[in-house]
Amino acid sequence: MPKSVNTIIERFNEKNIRLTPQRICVYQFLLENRIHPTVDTVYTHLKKSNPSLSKTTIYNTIDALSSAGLIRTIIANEGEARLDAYTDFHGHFFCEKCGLVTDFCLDGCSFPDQIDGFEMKTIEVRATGTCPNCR
Amino acid sequence: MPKSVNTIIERFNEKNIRLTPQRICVYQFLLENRIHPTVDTVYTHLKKSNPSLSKTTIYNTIDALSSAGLIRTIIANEGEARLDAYTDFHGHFFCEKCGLVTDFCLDGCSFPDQIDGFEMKTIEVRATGTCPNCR
DNA sequence: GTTCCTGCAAAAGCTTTGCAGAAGA
DNA sequence: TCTTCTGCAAAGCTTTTGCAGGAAC
Repeated sequence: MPKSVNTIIERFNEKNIRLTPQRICVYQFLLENRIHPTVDTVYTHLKKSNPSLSKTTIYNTIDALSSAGLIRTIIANEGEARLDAYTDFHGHFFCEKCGLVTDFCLDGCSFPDQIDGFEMKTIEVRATGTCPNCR
Repeated sequence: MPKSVNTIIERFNEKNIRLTPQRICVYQFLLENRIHPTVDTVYTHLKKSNPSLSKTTIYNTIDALSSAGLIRTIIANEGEARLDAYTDFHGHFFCEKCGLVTDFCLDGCSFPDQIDGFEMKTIEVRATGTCPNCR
């Protein structure tokens, strides 16, 4: 069994998430493909090796994993959800031409860590423009 | 004629946008109600004084005004578009409980103004959490 | 007069819901 | 065994599209 699957099982157990093959596949795909895929991309890829897989299951899995804090969803400008299994602090760059989503580093940047009266949970930095390939 | 409508007419002329009553209403509503309304909110409000108004026209107007740079759309976490007629640099705080969207100041904060290889056009800072009323 | 806009209806696309059978613990 | 998940079909919502009539310029 590949090491990564053991890691996944550990994390699911830590978070008290029920282990199912579908959830493992989805999470593994996100960990190994750091491309901020759409729901449909995940579905299309995993459907190949698991023809009975349903899109509803992808959505259910997203709910479970993001409630547990293992993944997060970012909304692309088209209003379509994109998935990210890396929850460390980084920015997202959206290419307006090809739709590519790329991480970028936010080390050395500063942000308000508090706004008076508000309880801040997450902060996200999004940039749009044109990626190197499209220029 | 109120001063604000003259300002709107000037801006439309500057941007070479055709003047229609519907567009003026939408833009005026956004300037006077800094609440980051959804498309439906704008539609419902303006429909009262203009019963024949269509949602398609709201969408067409959003296209025209945002292409001209007069407004911008921000995607709430639910995937619904919200409108902002203030294009100066500020952050957006989304309350997870009531859905309120509030501006917050980004003075004194620092961001990457360039990412190598990428042509950056816009940058947006989004925070989520709980607003004062919901705490 | 020409161009562009409005508004209706229908379609498209992503996501959610209800539910019966199946699988995890 | 009990709880929870999967997957199908259908519904829900926001947004887009096609088009005829109408308004802006």
